[in-house]
Amino acid sequence: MELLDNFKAIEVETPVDKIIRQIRSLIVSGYLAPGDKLPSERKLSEKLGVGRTYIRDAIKKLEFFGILTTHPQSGVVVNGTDISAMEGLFSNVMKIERPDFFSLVETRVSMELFSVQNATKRRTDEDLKNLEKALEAYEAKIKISQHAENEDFLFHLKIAEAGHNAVVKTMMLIILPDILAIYKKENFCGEDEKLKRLGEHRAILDAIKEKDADKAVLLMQEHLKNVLEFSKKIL
Amino acid sequence: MELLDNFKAIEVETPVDKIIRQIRSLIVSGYLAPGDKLPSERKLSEKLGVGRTYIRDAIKKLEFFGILTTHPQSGVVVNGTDISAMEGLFSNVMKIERPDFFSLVETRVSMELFSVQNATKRRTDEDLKNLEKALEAYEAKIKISQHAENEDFLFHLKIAEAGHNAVVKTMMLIILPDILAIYKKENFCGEDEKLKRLGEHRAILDAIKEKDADKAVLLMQEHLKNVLEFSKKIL
DNA sequence: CTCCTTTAATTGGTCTACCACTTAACTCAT
DNA sequence: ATGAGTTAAGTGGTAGACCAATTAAAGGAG
Repeated sequence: MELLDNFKAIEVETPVDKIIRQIRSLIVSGYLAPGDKLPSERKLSEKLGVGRTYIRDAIKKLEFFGILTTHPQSGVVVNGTDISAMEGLFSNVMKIERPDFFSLVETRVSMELFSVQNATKRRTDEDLKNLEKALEAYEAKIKISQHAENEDFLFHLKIAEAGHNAVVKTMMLIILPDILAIYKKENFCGEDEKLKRLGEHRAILDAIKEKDADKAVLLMQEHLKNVLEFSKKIL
Repeated sequence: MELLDNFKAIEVETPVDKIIRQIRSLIVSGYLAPGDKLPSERKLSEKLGVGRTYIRDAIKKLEFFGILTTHPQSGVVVNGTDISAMEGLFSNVMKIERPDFFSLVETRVSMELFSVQNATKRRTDEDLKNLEKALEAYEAKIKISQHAENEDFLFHLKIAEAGHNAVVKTMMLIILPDILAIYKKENFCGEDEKLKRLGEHRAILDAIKEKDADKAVLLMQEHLKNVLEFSKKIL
């Protein structure tokens, strides 16, 4: 028995894999571009001569990787192929692991420091413009509203983009919403601290502009200090 | 609008996610040990009050992560968790879009430095035992085989575990197999460098044991230097 | 002719019945 | 009492029917 086990991993191609291969070829051949809708499950099922269950499984698998997105009662569309594949993976794994808040924040801090350091070295002029715009949006939101968490986080996301590391940016995209949710629930962002935060953002942006890595990292570290302390308390 | 889109993936917990959480809790609570059979799909469907389709979807997803394995017409069993479970997870997707290797490696280095630093502060005695075991497994594999990449990476994964940050560990779990695949394809690991690597692993473990953070980080940095250079060349 | 309302067709989501295979219990000849 | 042969219950696999939401087409009022 055990000896024969070695030969067992041959695996015939399952119907699902066949379907995946077909859909994949439709995409790589350019017949299906990002944004296009897939033929309906019934049509595919009939065309490929298999049950709809198989089609659904195949779609689900591709959706799992972030290649497709199903819109209920509407259709299945093809996603962009830049980093979306990883994005789907991350969020799926995250659901299974159920991380604690402290780990999330600690990881965020680590990545932010890494990102801001990269940003000082790699930022383009366009990055600077985006950062400036994000900062202004934050400032504007503060003046008219109580809740500016979204704009706050968006600025940090732009820093990650300016760091020009797709993987890190994707990770930030996955982690930040989770942290944001807890922020809102615990009402972490005090009213009086917003102006202080705005100033810190400004200082960080300046450091990025001046390409002063050490200064940027230091400022970011100070900026995120409170959050880290806060997450320790919750723990 | 476009800015807020990034955070828009709010996600309400689907039935499938609920089931996954329940099955997971059965496993982590020890009620289901590796090798055990899951209750049948019908039983679960009745017990949890949902259709069998949902149960099947949940099982399929967990199977995808290597946590479960279904034996047709027989049952579903719980696997041990290992890096090999995730191996090849990306391989399906890679055919469509090859992720930026340099970003992957750069991110890995950043996280490894972060992890090893945490490990020096938080490692338990059990962590040390696991690291020791992983190191021995690596050494043993080197002596009998040419390919010890799995064991190499497993050691690094154990360091991430010793760092006691669930998020970072999860990210490593996702990134490492992908890097591993490229390693194998490009045949990066030279025969002569294996003993050198083993020694470096040993030194890192010692630094963790002695709780010398600075030394551990420095050693890790040196250890990963080649990989980073290599990824730059490929780029 | 235009715009709003209504209606019919189509979509993905869900459930249930049936299938082939496995497994364990049972029967019966030895 | 034992063993092989048989049978029945249980398993995951598959397909099709039905559901609610969406969407596009048809109809009618202005």
